[in-house]
Amino acid sequence: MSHPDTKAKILDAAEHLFARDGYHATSLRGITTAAGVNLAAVNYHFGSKEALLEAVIVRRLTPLNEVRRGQLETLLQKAESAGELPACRDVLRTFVEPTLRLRQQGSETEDFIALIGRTLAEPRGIAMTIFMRHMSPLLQRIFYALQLSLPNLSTNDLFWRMHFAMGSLSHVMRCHERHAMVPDNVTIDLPVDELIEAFLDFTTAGMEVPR
Amino acid sequence: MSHPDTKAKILDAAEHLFARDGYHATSLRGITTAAGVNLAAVNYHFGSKEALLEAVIVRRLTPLNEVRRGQLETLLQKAESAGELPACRDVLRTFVEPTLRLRQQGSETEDFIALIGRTLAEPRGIAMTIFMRHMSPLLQRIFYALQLSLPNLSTNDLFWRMHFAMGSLSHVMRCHERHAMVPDNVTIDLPVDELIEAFLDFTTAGMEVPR
DNA sequence: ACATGATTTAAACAAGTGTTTAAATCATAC
DNA sequence: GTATGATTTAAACACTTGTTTAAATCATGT
Repeated sequence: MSHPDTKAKILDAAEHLFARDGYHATSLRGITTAAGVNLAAVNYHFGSKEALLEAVIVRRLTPLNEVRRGQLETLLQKAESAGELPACRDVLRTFVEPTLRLRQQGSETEDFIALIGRTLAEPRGIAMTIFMRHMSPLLQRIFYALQLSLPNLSTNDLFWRMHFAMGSLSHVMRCHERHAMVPDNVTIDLPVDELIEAFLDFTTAGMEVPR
Repeated sequence: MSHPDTKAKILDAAEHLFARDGYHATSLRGITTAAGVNLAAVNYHFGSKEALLEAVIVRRLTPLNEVRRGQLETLLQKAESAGELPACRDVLRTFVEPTLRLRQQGSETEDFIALIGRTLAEPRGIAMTIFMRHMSPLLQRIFYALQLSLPNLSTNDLFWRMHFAMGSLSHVMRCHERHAMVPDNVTIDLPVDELIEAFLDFTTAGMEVPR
């Protein structure tokens, strides 16, 4: 190949622009210009703009989900062999920690988590369809694990609380910048470890509260 | 006026389509066709597509914020004259209850809360700028009230927990439909009153948990 | 050195975008 | 009834969109 990384350059540029401006507000010309490649390269290598979006998502979502799945299954096995129920906080951690830790791996993956946060925010969008195709199995497994850890909660209540928690997470993934509301004396750039624990404090309490 | 409600028809159609498809994926031709008016009517009555978006948001956000503000100030006055601190749950309620109750007032306002949910999900979007211009004062007041109700929480922690709660709320506002994850036996159409209490259960517990 | 297939390139495509214009139509006050 | 200003209309504007095409260029194996 003359330019061995044309596909990668397109993926990087697309990831950045989709995350920053959204799918519809991003043009292929904007992407190819930022990537320094020819306009037609997108359709040649990916087939269409929509297929490019899917490629952008899949590139990072697949390995991320494998990590999350691995940690979850390990936790479930440990709990079972110990004859105990998994702790709600630990179950949530298997999902949240690998996600938010992407921030540590540099700004490339920061774009990705912003993109996912955006995707979760467009219920009927193209991105949501793509996203759910790759998330459903894991989400169902997490739901099962949470049911184990919260045996006194009805299916309905658990669903809604998981819904609330997902909302919190997607919001945190999107908004890593100061916006109008933030008072000056607030440390918006919380270290990742502290952010994870603060998030788990909040959501675990919300999941476990009696009703 | 020959068609006394051209502006209203445009606002309704725009609200619906902006909420369903997002700002960029919605065209003026789509809006004017749905409204049954001429294409040029938008620029005549509102000036531009962006100004139309602002008009759509302001129409419902202004009265909503007046209600929220009124309930909050009432609560703060009561607490002060009783010599007590306001309860966190009550503070949250002044913000959440008027919001989610919009669902009861018919499908018009349902479009609006979906639109607001979407807006909160696009940190750098045009809608966010418009939205924040009209929300900042109230948000700062709510932040102050929450500080009163949680005197042991640091400003940092309070900010992040409020952030998490806002994320949950915006997610609930957006997603009032079944999506892939939902098991068949879950009642997704929870009555508004129960949804409000379930939401307050979750977020109050998250706000109040010691750290 | 040459042939082959993969890749890149510039150009064009048809369709859709928000906005503007000038004429037509309307409602209302005199 | 007619003049006046507000509103509606159809048409065109200049521009951007995603996609396709056919020729040019590249890398690679023989």
